[in-house]
Amino acid sequence: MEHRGNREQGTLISELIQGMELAKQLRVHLDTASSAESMDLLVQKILSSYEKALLILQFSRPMSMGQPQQNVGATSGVPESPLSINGSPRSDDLDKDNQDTRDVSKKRKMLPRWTDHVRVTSENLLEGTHDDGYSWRKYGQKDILGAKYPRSYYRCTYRHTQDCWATKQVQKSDEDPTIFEITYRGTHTCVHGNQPVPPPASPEKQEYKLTNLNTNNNQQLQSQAGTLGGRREASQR
DNA sequence: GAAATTTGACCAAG
DNA sequence: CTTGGTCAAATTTC
Repeated sequence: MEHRGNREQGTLISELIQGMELAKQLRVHLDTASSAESMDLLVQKILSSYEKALLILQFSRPMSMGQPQQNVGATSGVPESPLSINGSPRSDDLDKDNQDTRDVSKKRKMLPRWTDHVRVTSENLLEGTHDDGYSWRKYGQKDILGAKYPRSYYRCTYRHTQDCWATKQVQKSDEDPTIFEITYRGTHTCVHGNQPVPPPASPEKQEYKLTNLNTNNNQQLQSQAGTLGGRREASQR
């Protein structure tokens, strides 16, 4: 019964250790006079690690949970961050060399690392609060055991074009169809002038975005009513 | 006609 | 053997 608990525990420990290491690095950065950007990035990674750890704790709960998202561990008020992804969802690999080098022997591979995990409510989707700034192409959908709704798999549209191997998974929450769980995997490398830096962006982009969102809303609603809430993006023709 | 989604099948890891 | 992830062909939409 606790088989899977073992494995998840390993992952959990790894995540916690990683968080600690990152925190150490951050301290060094604090001592030194580093740029605020790198420190911010570190903070983001740390938060991501702990968030994931908490999620694992939540998930590996036997069946005594009446409500997810309740008081998980005895941790202090760790921001579970129900929604809203302040900051940038983008997580570039640090200067550290990533040992993510996958082999080229087997056909299929990997069980890589998760880059980020966020929850998005339908409100966010409708509002357009959630926007990676990237274009995703759906390449699969699978029913997950224990989950009521299937999980959708997306990959960057520019995988072949710009070698962007970033992928993301979107799944509807079991009991809360209004919440979408989005898991990012891999690293973004696309550069087609659509970087996640909207604030002081040119007015052109804003206009484009608004129009796109409007069109998207309609289609998204249709998609949701039809089958699962899929995502539709990209508009290049 | 091109690009993206859909759906089923295949493959790998636990 | 089961579950999860990706590919590939068919289909759809603009």
